[in-house]
Amino acid sequence: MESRIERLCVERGVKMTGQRRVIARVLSDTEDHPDVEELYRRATRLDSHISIATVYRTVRLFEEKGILERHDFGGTRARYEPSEHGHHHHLIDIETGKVIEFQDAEHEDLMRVVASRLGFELVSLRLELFGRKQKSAPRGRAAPPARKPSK
Amino acid sequence: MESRIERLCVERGVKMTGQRRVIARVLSDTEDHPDVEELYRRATRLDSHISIATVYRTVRLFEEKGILERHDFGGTRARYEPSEHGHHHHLIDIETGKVIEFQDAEHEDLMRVVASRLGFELVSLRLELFGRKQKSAPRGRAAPPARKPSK
DNA sequence: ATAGGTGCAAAGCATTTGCCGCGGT
DNA sequence: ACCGCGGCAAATGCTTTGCACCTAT
Repeated sequence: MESRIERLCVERGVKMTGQRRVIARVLSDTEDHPDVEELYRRATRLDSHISIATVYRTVRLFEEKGILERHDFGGTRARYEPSEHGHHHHLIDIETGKVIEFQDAEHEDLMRVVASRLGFELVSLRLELFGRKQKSAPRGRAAPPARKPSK
Repeated sequence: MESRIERLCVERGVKMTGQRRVIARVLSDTEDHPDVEELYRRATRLDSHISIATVYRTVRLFEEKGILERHDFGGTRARYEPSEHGHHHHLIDIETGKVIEFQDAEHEDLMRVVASRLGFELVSLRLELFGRKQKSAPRGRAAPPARKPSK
C-alpha cells in the first residue's frame, strides 16, 4: 500500500522505484530522528537489496524536495525527520541522545522581530535545548540506555 | 606580550608552547568566527612553523578547557570563537555566510522553563537565525548585494 | 629528567561520486 | 527506447592519530 511519504513524493514529481518506496515506507513509520545508518538498517530489514549509497542519495533528494528535514544534533552524523511533523524545536537529552520535540508558538515571531531589528529578513531558525533529566522524583530506575559519548 | 587568551590558558593550567602562544594570540585578536583552516592561515602568518594538526589539537584542547566555543553554522567545517565574548546567539547571513551576534536576555530563562516543563534541567542551548539582508532599503544608497560566499 | 607537545603522513568517518549495467515510465 | 536509478568501490573533505623527535617545566 502507498505510504504517506510515497504519496508526497508522487505529488512532487519524484520518480518512484522499489528502493525509494521502501525508504518512503520506513520514513512514514518513523517517529524519531534516525541517521542514515539507522535508516539503512530499517530499510534493509524490509528489502535487503538496498545499498547505503542509495539511502544517502534518497535522503538528499527528499530533503531537496522538502519532504525531509536534516538536523545536526551535535553528534557526528546528520539525522532526519519527515517535514510533515509541523514546526517544532528539539530538546536533546545529553545523556541518552534522545530527542524530544516541543513547540513554542510565539518564539518564531519574536525572532522575526529580532532579525528585523538587525536589518535582516528571517528565513529560518534553529533552536535546540540540551539538557538532562531532572532527578527530582526518583522512581523505578529503568536501566539507562548505553550510548557512546558522542566524541 | 602575553595575550588575553594566553593568560586564560595559564590560569587553567595549560602548558604553553610557542605554537600555542601564537594560536592564543590569533584568537585574542579574533573578532569573527573562523574555521580551523582560517586560524591556520592566520597563525602561519605570525609563525610559519605550525602545522594544521597542531591547530586542530589546540583548538580541541582550548574547547575542552572552556576557552573556545565550537559552532557549526550549517557549513561543512566547524567554526570557533573565544568564549569570553559572553552569552549571545548568532544570526547568519545566508547569502554571505557572515555572522552577526545578538543577545536576548530573557530568552534563556524562557527556555529554562520550557525544558523544566518537559522534565529536563537545561544545560545549554543553541539559537541561530538564518536570514538575508532586508532589501526594503529606505532611499538612495542601497547596499549592493555582497557576493563573497564565505566568512 | 620526563611527561607531554609537534610535524608529517597515514588513517578514520561520514558522505559523495564515477562507472556502468539495469529498471521505470 | 530513454533517461534516470542503484550498486559498488573509489574518491572526498574534514578531522584525528601513530610514530619519532623535541621542549617546557
